[in-house]
Amino acid sequence: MVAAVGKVRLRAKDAINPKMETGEVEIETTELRVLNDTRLAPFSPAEEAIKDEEVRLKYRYVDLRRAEMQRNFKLRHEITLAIRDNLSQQGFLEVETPILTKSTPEGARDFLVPSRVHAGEFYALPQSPQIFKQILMISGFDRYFQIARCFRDEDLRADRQLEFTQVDLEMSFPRRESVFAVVEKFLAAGFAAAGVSLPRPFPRITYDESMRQYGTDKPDLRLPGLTDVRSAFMDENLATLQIDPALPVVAFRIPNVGELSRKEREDNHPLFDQKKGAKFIDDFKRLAKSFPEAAAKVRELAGAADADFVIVVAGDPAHHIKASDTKFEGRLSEREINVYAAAGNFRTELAKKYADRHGAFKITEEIVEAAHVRGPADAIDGSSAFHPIWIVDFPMFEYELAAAKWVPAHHPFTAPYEADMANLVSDPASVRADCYDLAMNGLELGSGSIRIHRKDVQQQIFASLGISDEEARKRFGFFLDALEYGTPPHGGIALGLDRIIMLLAGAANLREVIAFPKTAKAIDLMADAPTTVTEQQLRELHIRVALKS
RNA sequence: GGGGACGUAGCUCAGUUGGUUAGAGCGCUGCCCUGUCACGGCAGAGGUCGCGGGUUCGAGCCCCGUCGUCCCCGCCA
Repeated sequence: MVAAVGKVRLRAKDAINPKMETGEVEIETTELRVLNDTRLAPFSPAEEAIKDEEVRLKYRYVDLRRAEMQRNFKLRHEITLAIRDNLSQQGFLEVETPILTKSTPEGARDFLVPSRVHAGEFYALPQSPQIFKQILMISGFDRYFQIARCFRDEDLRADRQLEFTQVDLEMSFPRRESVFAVVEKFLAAGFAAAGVSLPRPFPRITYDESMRQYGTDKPDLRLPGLTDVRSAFMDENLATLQIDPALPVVAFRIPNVGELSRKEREDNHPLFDQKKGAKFIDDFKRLAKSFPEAAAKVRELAGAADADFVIVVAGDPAHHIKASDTKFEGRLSEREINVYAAAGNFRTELAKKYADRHGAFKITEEIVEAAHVRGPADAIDGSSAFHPIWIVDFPMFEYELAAAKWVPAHHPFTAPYEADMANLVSDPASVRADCYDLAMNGLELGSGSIRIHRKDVQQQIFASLGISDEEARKRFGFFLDALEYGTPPHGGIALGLDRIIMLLAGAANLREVIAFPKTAKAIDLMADAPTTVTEQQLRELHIRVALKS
């Protein structure tokens, strides 16, 4: 690393380089100073794509110098700034909540921190600031938000890290609509900062519809969804094909894939989740040979063009699964959901694999590319590239067959629909939760709800979830107490900030927008964490390690 | 816990049905050139083909195991 000391001057006309930002000037150097020695990096920061994730993460300080990473973090900064500013303008106050706290019931595993002062006791890192933000409502901060770090000790994915950042907010006296309006505004502001305009209002879909149409509660609307093709088959057809006639029969198509060879199709088979009790037909030629009418009808119902790859997914009667067979009036059974989910998952996996052929994702890439030189003033229309959608009307409970009991589908502070309250005990299956998810392009961007604000209701929910008074007292006593001191109706939401950035950076992985991320095995390759600690440290913390042999 | 993909030079990759001394581009080192700026020219170094075992006359290639990275299911909103 050297410093050049001298006079900056214009270059000679024939020496001007229009390709360089500084191509018109040069330094007439009188002195060169060596500021620091440097080793040769394992790869050049000028490299466009380094595929070896191991080497990238180990030498993250070099990786972050790459133009793409510099761009991603500048983008992250701009978006975060815009969101913060927008929420502030909407009357929200940013309040920090503790990192060392008590376990909050988001359903994930907690990261625990041993207390030195209190032997045998632990703090938990927040999975979300859930209880604290609800208490802030009780404290009269009508509109709270926080760019909050959250921690969940679960296995990682492309869109999941152990620690991540949420745009967390809560408001008093809201209706679902007012939460939606707030979110749509700040999200649009964030997108605008990235040079993309987001059309509002966002469309909505019920949970059931989302499962039926996409086989997931985070649908990617850039590709055609699932089509119910049960009517294409006669009962005898299904019997021959060994398909469960009582379960959904759906088809989906991946546009423009063309005909696949037997080998190509077989290579796709591991992408299908066998364990869900569903099966698929991907050999359409063979289907058409045996059941020409049904096959034609399937393609017609699915709206398939000749070059579209069509796959039928249906229930497998022979497959022994643990799912509940119980069908509750008016809602999808677990087995039905499993068939939809198997289809939905296959759909997204194949969509990823054949992205080059259907081209539906390319539109997003192109908009992202075009947008990153723009700003709020000249934002590019993002309506063809980004598809936000609200998912509403989730069931309040799910039936757990093994334990033969109803378990919450969400955290236990989610309010049931006012109209369904009466059925809490008598008919749990029918109770809908007043909660909502926001999905975009196959990613869950966030999740929120109108909360329970009355102590008696909260206790009733705990009771219906099988949480004893004693346990509720121990875990949430302070919160139950707080509820008694004039709690306004309140509700809110939290959106994954990293995921928003990831979408706008055109990245396929959260690691591209988090400076120092962990690997899929939860390791920090640069810092080499986690590691063992000294005996002395353990002793102070009253901890003894007992490894399984 | 399960399924799948990948692992060849510092980086990106090629390597045929198993067959001499494992290649390319970029990078690196030395020299030359000095209005070059993704310079150019000449010469050169650099590989336990992730690791261990097996099959074979012979393994980068086949088989088994193992480690690592990535993607997915489970788990997690």
